Amino acid sequence: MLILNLQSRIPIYEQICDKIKESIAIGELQKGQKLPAVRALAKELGINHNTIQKAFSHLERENIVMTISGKGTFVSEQIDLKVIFRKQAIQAVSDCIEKNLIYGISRQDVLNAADRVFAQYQNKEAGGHD
Amino acid sequence: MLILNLQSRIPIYEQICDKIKESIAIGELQKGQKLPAVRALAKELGINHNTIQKAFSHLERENIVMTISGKGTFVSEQIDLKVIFRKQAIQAVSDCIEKNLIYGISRQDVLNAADRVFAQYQNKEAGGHD
Amino acid sequence: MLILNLQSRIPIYEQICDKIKESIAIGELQKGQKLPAVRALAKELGINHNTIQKAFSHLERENIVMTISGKGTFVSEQIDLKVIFRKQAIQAVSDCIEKNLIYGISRQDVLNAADRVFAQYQNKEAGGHD
Amino acid sequence: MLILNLQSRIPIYEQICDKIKESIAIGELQKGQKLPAVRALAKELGINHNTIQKAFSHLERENIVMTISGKGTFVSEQIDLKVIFRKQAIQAVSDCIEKNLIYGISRQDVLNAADRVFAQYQNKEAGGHD
DNA sequence: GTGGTCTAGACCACA
DNA sequence: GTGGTCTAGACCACA
Repeated sequence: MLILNLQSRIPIYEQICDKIKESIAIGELQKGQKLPAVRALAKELGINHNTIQKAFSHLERENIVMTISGKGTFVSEQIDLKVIFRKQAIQAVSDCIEKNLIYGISRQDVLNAADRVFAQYQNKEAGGHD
Repeated sequence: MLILNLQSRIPIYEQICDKIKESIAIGELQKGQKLPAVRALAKELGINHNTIQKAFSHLERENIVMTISGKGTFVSEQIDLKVIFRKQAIQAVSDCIEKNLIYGISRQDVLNAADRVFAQYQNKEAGGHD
Repeated sequence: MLILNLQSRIPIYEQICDKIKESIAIGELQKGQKLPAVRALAKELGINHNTIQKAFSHLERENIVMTISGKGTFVSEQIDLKVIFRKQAIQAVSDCIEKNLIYGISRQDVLNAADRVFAQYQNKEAGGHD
Repeated sequence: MLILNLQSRIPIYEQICDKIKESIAIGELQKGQKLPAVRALAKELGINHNTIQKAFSHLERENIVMTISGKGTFVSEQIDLKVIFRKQAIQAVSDCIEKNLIYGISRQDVLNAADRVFAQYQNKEAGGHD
């Protein structure tokens, strides 16, 4: 379930966008699947429905979901969102490395970081599937 | 010179902090060196001097600069800023990788990204210092 | 066959009205001809029969179709629909030109547009009837 | 001044978008010029500031305006908006003609419509500049 | 039921 | 001052 950080500098509607993208990325939400209704999700998350609406309309602008008025909001059926997400992720990591070059990180620093992160990830994967 | 993005969601004072850190990281600003005067810099950047003031206060709180009343603001002499910056940079890259795991990037993707970025960087270094 | 755009801001019932008018205009539906039954059409289009009902009622109010209880809905026999449609079409084009005057289009722009559209149309007519 | 039709099916925020585009098209609003403040405009129009905000953020998404948080919203400086608007207008007229082909309009009908509209326009131009 | 729009009003960060 | 976000609540059209 969608957990929000109400204290964060990141606006709630943006957190919702991110979480839905994640859900799609990990296959929790499939192509064409119906998202919860705006007001139902709002109630569930204890926030106002306008905030959900804002999140959904941002996702719609990105062609990640599509809305059929009166019926609901659905994960886009179009092209493979997972492929797009992975590309964006790789770009984000590239940008991050590039931005930090100036601070003296080396290729080896990045490799070490990658190894550390992926080692942790393996452990998590191996461990608790509840 | 310091170029700001007024449209960015990142507050201007924070952008200024970042740029000054970069300047220190690349050696453009040395230990103990005097920063531009608040009002002069404000005029140069076409922004309000309170915004510069805010940036400097933040840097001071991080012990990156120190202000001597009536004399000016100076790059801190005491700590090895470059070491700190590099640590922070490595942490940033780690965090970025971790955040993007969910979108399906692999260890190999990160290595490829790193290779690409560092290859470009070498070329730039070797090439045009204007 | 009738293709609907569920994402459009134009209500589905209105899209259905438009499509039926088009069918009459191009002679696909003739004076006095029976329209598909409400429930059959609804099933075919995968939408609720109330939506079809609403479309038909609108067409009836415009005297474009008439419903005979227990028999079905028929294209109106009484008036010359094609003449009406053509008048409405001319009005629509006039309105569109007028609305766009403000954006700097010239009489010549309209003529060029018309020539382009009609040239394409001739080609289509001349070419493939599949 | 911006006159709204509160009864219209077109949402208020969209009417505002349209009016601002028109103002730019006719040169009432110049490149780089500051728009009224969100809350000031809301008060002037007697509507809620959220509605203005929605309009402005739509315009921003279209790169027609740019917002500098804390400073205001400005007509985009970028490429020539008037050229873009004219192109869009020509496209709109083309689409409209094409859509109405089916209803039997002829090339001559379009020319007549154009002549009528532009004749009226000349008269208006010649007449009342208040 | 479902989304879309809108208001009134609040609080916040930034310039 | 200026924009950004959010809530509570209302009304609407459509399916």
